[in-house]
Amino acid sequence: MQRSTNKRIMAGEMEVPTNKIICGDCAAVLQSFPDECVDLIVTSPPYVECRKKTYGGIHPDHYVDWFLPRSQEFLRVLKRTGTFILNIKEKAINGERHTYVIELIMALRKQGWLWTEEFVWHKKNCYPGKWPNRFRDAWERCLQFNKAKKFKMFQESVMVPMGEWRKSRLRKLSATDRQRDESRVRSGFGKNISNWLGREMAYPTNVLHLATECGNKNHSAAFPLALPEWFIRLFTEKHDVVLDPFLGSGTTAVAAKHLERRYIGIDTNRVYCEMAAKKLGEVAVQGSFKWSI
Amino acid sequence: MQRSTNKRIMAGEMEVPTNKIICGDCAAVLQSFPDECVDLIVTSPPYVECRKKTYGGIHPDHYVDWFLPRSQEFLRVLKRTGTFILNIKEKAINGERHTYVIELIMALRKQGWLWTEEFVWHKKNCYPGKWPNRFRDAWERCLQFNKAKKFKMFQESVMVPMGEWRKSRLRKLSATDRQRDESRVRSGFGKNISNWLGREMAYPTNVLHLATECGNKNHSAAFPLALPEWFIRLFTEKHDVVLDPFLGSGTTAVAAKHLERRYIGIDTNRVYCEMAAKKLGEVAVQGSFKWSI
DNA sequence: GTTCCGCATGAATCGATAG
DNA sequence: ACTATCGATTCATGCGGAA
Repeated sequence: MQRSTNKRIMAGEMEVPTNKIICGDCAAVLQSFPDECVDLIVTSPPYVECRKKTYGGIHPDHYVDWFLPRSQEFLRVLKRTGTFILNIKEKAINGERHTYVIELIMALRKQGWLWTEEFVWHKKNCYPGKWPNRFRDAWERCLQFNKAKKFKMFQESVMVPMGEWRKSRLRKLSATDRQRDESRVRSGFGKNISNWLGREMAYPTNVLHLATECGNKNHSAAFPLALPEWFIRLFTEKHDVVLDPFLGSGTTAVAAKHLERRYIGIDTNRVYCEMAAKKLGEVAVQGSFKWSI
Repeated sequence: MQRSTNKRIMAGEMEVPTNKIICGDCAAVLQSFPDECVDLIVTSPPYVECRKKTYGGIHPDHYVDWFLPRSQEFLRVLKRTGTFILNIKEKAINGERHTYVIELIMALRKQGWLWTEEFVWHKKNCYPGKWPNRFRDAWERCLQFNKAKKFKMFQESVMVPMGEWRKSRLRKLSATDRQRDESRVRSGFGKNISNWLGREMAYPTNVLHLATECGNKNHSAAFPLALPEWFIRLFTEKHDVVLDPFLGSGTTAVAAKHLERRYIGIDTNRVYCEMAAKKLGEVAVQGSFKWSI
């Protein structure tokens, strides 16, 4: 079923291999991709110095130089109407916020991207700790970049009901919660319309309140499922192509599959690739694999 | 009473005239101030193009150049252990977020400031709105700058009630639990639970959830009283000097007075100065006034 | 079946200690 | 002096077992 979308060829669009996890450096892997074949890029790149063991850790002073060749490929493979969402947060180094993220914003604009928006992901359950000179860091940036001023956006797909639910349940936008709410809304319409007459749906803001998923038995996703899910709903339709060039444990691909989008996940780490592929019922392939396009 | 603090001369500190509203451009007014006489600067500068009628509106492309001479004076009058909080948010211009704010961060660092932290002020009560390409902007930056790595900070003064789970757990901490913990402590095993006994407050994060005050129709920059209040409690003690060089309707000064700090407010707009002075029971003075120091 | 409680676990940061 | 490693600090969350 899911595979069948793989065979679809859109009008005026080259075929792109989808629903694949590819092991390799996205800088190299993406070179075999055709131009403008991706509708949405959602990713959380390796952070500075973190995960030194798995990714080698990028030094903050070299972060922009490391990133730009890769974002150059993102720019090429993204459709004109596509969107690039970059989840990132600068670290506090030596008592000061490092500037590599805002330098990256400037550099990406110079590369040709439009810096369209900056969403705030408010991490309700951030890492604890107390220091003499700062509090816990409870937010991350979700930077939105586009190639053109006109991009695809489906604002209605992320609307939330107004009223009591907005205060409590809908603050958490997790997949199960959302599904439950939607079913309740629909059944509510059927059974008791009067409760819903006059009740409106509201558009969200550019602040997202999501808790990190930390207690999971398996490997923790630094990135809650609801985060890519929200952007995928906002910026794509069914069967659109969603790329995560720094896939990690595979959260973006899982969200895309769940929402019946096509996914492409790339990661340098074989263990993560295989973990993600397993989650998705796919087989991870080598980055050296050449697509017949 | 409040005036009497005006006469206080701290050890090793020149006298600074306080509890005054001064009408003039802070670039000029501050030149008559001694070095290192201010403990905290909290301000929300004129935004780009907004408030064109009252402030003349600064063009985004010239914003950094306009700001730097003023921040140079801020740097001079601020004490070594003082803090500068800059509430600002870049506008979306021509479908894109303008970069003058992040350029300003880079420029301020070059000027000698440390970019210590970036707080997010989440404006939570506003009605959701929608544009074709974006949602309502529900957050602003509160950039923290310092002169030195060691600065005054009173974290206990802004603690918040703990999460529901822990609160209920602590409330139900029974006598046996308490006894067990105490015996553990005495025997030298286990953690020091006494830190948690009787504690119902937790340290906050760098995300501030404050509602905007919508009733303030006279001044377009609706800066809720709670915002300067929070930073004043966090970074100053009683009788410390709080400066707002772009005072607007006077919210920072009101917050400082309320918390028994000394205030200095500066604004170019005479109407705002008089409005603020009236609120504070003071008389606005001309910027040309020379302090006898 | 609910509700409640115990517990492990985080894309963290700083300061001290060691090489 | 400068870098690398380690321990201490801290709290929202979800899971699993208990009441």
